[in-house]
Amino acid sequence: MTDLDAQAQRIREARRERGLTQEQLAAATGVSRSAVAQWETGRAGQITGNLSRIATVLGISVEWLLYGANKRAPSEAGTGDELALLRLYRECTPADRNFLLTTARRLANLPHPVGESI
Amino acid sequence: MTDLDAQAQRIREARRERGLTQEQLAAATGVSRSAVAQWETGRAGQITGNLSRIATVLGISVEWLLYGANKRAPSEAGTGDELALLRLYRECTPADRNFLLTTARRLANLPHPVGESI
DNA sequence: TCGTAATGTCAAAATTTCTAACGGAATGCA
DNA sequence: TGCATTCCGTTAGAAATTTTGACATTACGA
Repeated sequence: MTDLDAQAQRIREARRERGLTQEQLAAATGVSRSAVAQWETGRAGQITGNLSRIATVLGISVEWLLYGANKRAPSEAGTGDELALLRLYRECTPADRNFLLTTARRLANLPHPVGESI
Repeated sequence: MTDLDAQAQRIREARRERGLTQEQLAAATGVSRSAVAQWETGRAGQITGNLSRIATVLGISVEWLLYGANKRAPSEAGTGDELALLRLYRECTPADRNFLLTTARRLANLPHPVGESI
């Protein structure tokens, strides 16, 4: 609820910072002005299909558009599998983390990971 | 067009990397399995309203979900040990990477990692 | 007061996604 | 071989969301 309002606020602020009117933003994103008005008043749920265009036109990231400063989503490193690894790592206990690091170290240093015999 | 396919691919890959079935991902995001199937076959335009949930459940950023590696910006992982893990991971062979991910997945999913007797 | 610009709001229309059901392919087992 | 199970792709219709277009409001300068 308040989340939507916050999202709406970010759109409005970004637009104003660029000195655009709702009409201009609407033209730039290819929708009607009233659509923009509803984005900014939180009446349009997720603004769905326009997220990308809005972010591009306003020069902000989709991430910021959605979440603002409180990074709810862990946007960190490169590829999807790396994110997955990090995420899993964080879910582990300290002991398990050490185990993972040790394992990674061993694998990275052994060009021929024969055994894998866990 | 190809963009949608790529997006669909990223969802599918992220799901598989986590060892989830379409059914499980569907349950986690609160939609039907066929909805997930359509996401992964590019039949559902922008997946709009679920972007956030999908990204959260899969542990990837919305940015990555939308654009993939192309428009990647920052790449800093939080703590030092996380960076270390990432660096080591990148040095590993694909096979060893899978092994690490699998291990991490197993550890993260075990509430009581007693033995470590692996 | 008038005219204009910018914006909020609403019902209906348009678009998109979701669900449910069906079918196919692969696997395991008796 | 036959049967059950799991996983996944596809489709039509239902459901949900957004967009449009029209109208109302506020602020401001001539």
